[in-house]
Amino acid sequence: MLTKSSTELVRQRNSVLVLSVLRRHGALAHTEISDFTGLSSATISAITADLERAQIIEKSEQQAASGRGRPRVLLRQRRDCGYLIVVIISSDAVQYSLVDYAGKLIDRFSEERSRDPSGAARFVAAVQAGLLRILDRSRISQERVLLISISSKGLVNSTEPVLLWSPIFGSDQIDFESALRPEWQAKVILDNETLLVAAALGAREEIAKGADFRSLAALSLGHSIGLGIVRRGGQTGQEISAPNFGHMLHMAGGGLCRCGTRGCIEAYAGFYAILRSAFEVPLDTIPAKFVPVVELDKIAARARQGLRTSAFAFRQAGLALGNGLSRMLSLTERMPIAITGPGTRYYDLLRQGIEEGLGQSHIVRMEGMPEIRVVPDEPILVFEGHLNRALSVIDQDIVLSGGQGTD
Amino acid sequence: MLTKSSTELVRQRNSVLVLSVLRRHGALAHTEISDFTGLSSATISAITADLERAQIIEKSEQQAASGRGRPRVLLRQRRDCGYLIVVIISSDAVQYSLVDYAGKLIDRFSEERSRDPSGAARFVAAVQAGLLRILDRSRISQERVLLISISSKGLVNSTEPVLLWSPIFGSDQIDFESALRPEWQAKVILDNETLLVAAALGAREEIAKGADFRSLAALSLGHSIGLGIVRRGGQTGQEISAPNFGHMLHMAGGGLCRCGTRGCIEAYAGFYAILRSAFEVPLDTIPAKFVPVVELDKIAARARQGLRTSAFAFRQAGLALGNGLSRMLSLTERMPIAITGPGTRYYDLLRQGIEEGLGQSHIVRMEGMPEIRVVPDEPILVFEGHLNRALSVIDQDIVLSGGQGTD
DNA sequence: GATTTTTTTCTCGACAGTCGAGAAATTAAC
DNA sequence: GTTAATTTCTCGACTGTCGAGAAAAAAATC
Repeated sequence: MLTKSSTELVRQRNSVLVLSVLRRHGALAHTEISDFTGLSSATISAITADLERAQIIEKSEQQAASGRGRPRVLLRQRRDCGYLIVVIISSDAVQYSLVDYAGKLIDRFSEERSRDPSGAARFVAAVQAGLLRILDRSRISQERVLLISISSKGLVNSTEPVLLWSPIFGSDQIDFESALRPEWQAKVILDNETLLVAAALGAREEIAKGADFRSLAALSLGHSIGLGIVRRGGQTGQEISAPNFGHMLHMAGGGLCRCGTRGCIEAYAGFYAILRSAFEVPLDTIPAKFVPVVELDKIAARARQGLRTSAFAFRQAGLALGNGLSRMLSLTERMPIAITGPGTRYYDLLRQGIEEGLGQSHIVRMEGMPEIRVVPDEPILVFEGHLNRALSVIDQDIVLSGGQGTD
Repeated sequence: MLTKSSTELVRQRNSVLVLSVLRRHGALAHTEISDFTGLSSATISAITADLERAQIIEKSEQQAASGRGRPRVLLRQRRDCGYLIVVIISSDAVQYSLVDYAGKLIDRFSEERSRDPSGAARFVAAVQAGLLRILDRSRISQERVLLISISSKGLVNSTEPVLLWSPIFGSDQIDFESALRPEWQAKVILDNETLLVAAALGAREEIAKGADFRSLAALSLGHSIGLGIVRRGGQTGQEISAPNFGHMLHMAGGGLCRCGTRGCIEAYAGFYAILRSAFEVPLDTIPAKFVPVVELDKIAARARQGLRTSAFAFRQAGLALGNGLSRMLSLTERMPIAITGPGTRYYDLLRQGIEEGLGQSHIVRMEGMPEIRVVPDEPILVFEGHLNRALSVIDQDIVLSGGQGTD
């Protein structure tokens, strides 16, 4: 259904546009904003005057005049306009980061996650405590936090911040919205971790390639398998989705997965699955909860020395990934694939299987092998994705509500 | 990347909105348009005056006054504002339809497709002749045709009207744009057939459910297997995609498919595959080019009588479909599935396999079985999808260019 | 038949947004 | 001190939407 348009909408959109340009390029002068946005100088004056009145941006101190002419007045976001808390949930710890409105990291700490299965309720309490702690450490009051951005591996509700299934808590669902709502008035968003990786890579790609960028998939290899897809969208920038790739069916009736189903991709390509396969444990054995990376390193070393069973385990993992990727490509368009996560250190062993698995499908035989690149530093990408996404959400919200809020 | 907004854009969007409301509800009075769009009466006056001046809509003759008060002046699209040609390519024929701007069918005929493999070049010539013929029969000049909307089974380029792979011509690509460009100034669009089915069902669903509608998949069963997905999009209405589902990998190294690859879904669920399986022909046999439906009816009859091998063939087909659908659901969100095409007559035999195939995946075990409905009348849906899509494209183009065109 | 009521369409002034041009500000260079 | 260059700001013109009320026209009522 189409919706009606109005002049206020025009202003809102252009305000968001100005903020996003400021975000991407840092402090900018009047004329530069005009150049980047394509808006006329007069419009920039009007919009920036509004934003300044609403205390969202500020004029920077006169800096040493760089050239001749009237010195430029730089505009920048007010750092203290509001704060963002990033919560990254990983298998063994939870990392809290406090970030200001300009995207600068103010404080960060990690808390080990007690690896006890009683789980969900206690975990929520720990997160609540962690959030209060990071605020307290920087002496920032709760109502100045505009957004709490959470990420986890697993399956996430697309509209509400509800964790539907995760490798940690299984199908014990966690609704962060209702868990934090009474205390916090900040908006809460939850994203799949690999989706954020894809978002970050997509943003980088768009800066590098500009209009040529179409789409990209990020594949994260580790204890569990994640996939994020980012596509260039019409008006609204980029569109991203985080399918349930790790638990997509690889082979009916196949190996037993942590999730209790048989034949998931993860049951072949997850770290525990590679271990299970390397030791020739029956495929219906209940898989290990956690596998130290050193264990896998040992298997990899043996595989590189030519040990059959070890090499076979990696090959099987590669095949499962390749087949799965080929299925993904059958359902979308051709796109490059970026591989991240701790599993990238075994890419030499996985590669042949992945390529063979990809090559078994019609789409790859027809369109050729997709471009595959290895991008090792996953944690950086996750945080970068958080910032990209969270700050643009904040910009949007501020423009939508901010006009009235301070006027 | 965000783009700037302007007041002209507002007018364009709202003009398109008015046209789309007119399209959905037929001739409407001033006030009704205002109600449906949410725009004020004054705005409607301004927009309709523009559109009338551009000869896109017209005031209808005074009809018998229905109630008291000033009689309403109905506004409707001018039928003669332009024409649309719909070309539906099926395995044995090509159907040409001439439609006016109001969506009314003016003329239609089918031409048998010579089933000779020399193919592509001769086929393009036949289409060119067919297009000229349908114009000639109604004595409409070529430049009055605004859009040629073509559909086929197979894989289609998402941005240009190029048929990349089809069951008929294999990977002999056909570029309809360049084939028709010198003679025709009309825009040419090409869509996958099942995508249009999905679009039509999505539009119906949106009318029925309104904002509750989220997404839907259409699965077409026949000689080949097609899938279309429609999702409710942000501003621009609906978003549709037609994955290469029929040739998604079902089982690595499996049965030989028409496309030359092994293990495609179609190699288990296409009509030829069911035939092959029922007669226990080895799975690496090169499949029949064309299977008369009566042959399949016979197998179905035997299956219903309890013949093992026949029932097994349908069951295998169902399993391949179910597994494939579960993989699709792992990569998207939960959505209802509408099954169409000639294969629906065997749904009783396929059903158990489909449900079992679906149930083998984590996502279905967790979220439950998706809603499956059978919608038999595929050809009607294909045409309806053509109209929905083509006419809204025409509306868009007219508003974009029309303003200057006649002023 | 004249008047009132009801309904629909049209028009006018107010307001918001963008744009181009030119004025104002400010510094470097001469 | 004057001129040139550069940036910011302001003004008037234009386009768009909206709300209110005038105008139009038929049905209902007296």
